[in-house]
Amino acid sequence: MKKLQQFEYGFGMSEFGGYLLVMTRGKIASLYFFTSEVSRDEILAEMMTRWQASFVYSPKKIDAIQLFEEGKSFEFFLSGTDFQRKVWAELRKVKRGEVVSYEEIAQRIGKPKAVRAVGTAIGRNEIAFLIPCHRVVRKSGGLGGFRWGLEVKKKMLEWEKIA
DNA sequence: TGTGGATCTTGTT
DNA sequence: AACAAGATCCACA
Repeated sequence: MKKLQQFEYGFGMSEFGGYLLVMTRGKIASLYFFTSEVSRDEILAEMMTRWQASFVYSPKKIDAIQLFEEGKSFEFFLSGTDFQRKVWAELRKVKRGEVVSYEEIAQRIGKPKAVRAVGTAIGRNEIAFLIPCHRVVRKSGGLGGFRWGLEVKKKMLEWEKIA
């Protein structure tokens, strides 16, 4: 009998819209955003299929965590392929106020031609904002895509004064 | 502005 | 093992 790891979750409100935060053993496992387009219950269901775990609703604990303050750092609970881990590690080097292209990330991990794959790997990032997937845009200047809706991506970038 | 090819990783069958 | 689907990019009409 294998015991399932316990995950705690709760909801919150931010500059960019409502969010779902998920933690396990003090580490952040997921941070999803919901909007008028995608409901709270939908992303909760999505999260629960993503992780093989047992879930406990812990609003107080989750509420107490200040996510967006400058200079905060958290530990992350990550699980993914080697390729994905490389992409996410590279993402974390992109600082607040900077933007890079998908191609740039591909080059930095030494796979200059895997641009498309980089895009999908970024999309699989579980921890929005803290692992700054919103700072990657199209080389052409277009916004590119965003798992939680382009509105949220736009708000994040504006908030960081990049426009 | 739109369409199609090149390219790579992943999940599914 | 084969295939389709991506948060891309480039060329060319």
